[in-house]
Amino acid sequence: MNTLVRISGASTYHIHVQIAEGRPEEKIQEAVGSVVPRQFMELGPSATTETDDQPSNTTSSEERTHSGSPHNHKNEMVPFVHHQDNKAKGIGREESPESEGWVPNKAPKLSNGSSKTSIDQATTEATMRKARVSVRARSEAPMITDGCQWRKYGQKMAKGNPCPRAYYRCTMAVGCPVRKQVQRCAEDRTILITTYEGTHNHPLPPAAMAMASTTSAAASMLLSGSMSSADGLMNPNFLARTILPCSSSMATISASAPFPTVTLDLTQNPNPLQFQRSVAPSQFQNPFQTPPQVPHAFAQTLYNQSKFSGLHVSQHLEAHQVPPPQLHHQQPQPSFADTLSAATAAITADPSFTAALAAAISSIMGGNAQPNSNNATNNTASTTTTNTTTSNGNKIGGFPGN
DNA sequence: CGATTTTGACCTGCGC
DNA sequence: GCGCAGGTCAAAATCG
Repeated sequence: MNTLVRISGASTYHIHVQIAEGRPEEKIQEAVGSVVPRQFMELGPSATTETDDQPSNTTSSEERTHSGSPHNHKNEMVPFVHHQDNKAKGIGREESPESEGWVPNKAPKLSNGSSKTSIDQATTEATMRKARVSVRARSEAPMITDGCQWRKYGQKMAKGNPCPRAYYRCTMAVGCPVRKQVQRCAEDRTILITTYEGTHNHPLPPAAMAMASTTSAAASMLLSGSMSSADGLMNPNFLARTILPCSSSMATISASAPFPTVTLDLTQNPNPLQFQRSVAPSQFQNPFQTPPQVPHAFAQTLYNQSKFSGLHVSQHLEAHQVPPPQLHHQQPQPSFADTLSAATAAITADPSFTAALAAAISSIMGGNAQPNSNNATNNTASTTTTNTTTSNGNKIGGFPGN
């Protein structure tokens, strides 16, 4: 039973969000970012803080992966996720077990022997434990540029899919727990599915922040929703709509259980009209004033990415390109960079979006959302904060990338 | 020389 | 209990 919510697309693209329970892979194609209860690393904060902390591009090779802010040529997407559990394997690699260290994610059994208390927590966490955010986009490039640096640590053939699945770890920071899986859709190999898991424990470049914000918001939403759904308290569709009134097909939330997943499907053609229609609902007005922007921004970002990555976005994104949100001041000339920034800014800066999301969910759920909220909220909050900063600043422009 | 990618093996979780 | 599949590790190879 996965509940699916679909939000349709706004102007440019459609997002598919789905939450699934159980193994993500099977049910979902890929989920992406997960949000964890814990609060620690929200990407937001970190990201926010500094604007740029870009990684020093140190990595050379990763460039490819690294969407690098500076260049933004590629696609940018940044997810964030909290990771949580650690697998057992003994990996203790790097550092501190707890914090940031990258942790393996398989959700092991929660209880590994922990105390009862922990169990309790575990339970809670477990629930949300593996929220993931997946982004589906058409791209010929092997990977979407999301503003972060990634290191490939494995590749495996997934069952049912002739295309191998690649596993990447964020290398922008030593202990960053964020991981992502990249795989092409078996049905349509032009579609690249990127699943993010975990939350960055370090500042992110604007470009990355955008993605992170988006994903985190989605994840937050997802988690909240998923729990509710699980409880039967809420209707996923409702949630989806609420969240992204404008898009009916853009986002799919599947809350199945252990690993709720939010899938942003950018592979579909944007439908402005639809968007317009959807947008409006007065009910959602407040919170979602921005949604439209978000989608747009996102779409653009992807679009850009596509261009750079060689992916062909569905058609007319360009045509639709909408000016960046008001939040973001754009420069007179919408260059790619600008566009990108705008997109980034829009997303990132859209506190309203995330906040709205959170608020909406909360209200909808009647507070149920709260539970996770810590995480979610935090994330959201963080995001928001970040966004705020960013957005206000509109400074995103300052972002080197431009 | 250092960092990253590749690839096979290993471990864990889940279903039968 | 067994087998399957997913995910991760780590050694070797490759690249800048």
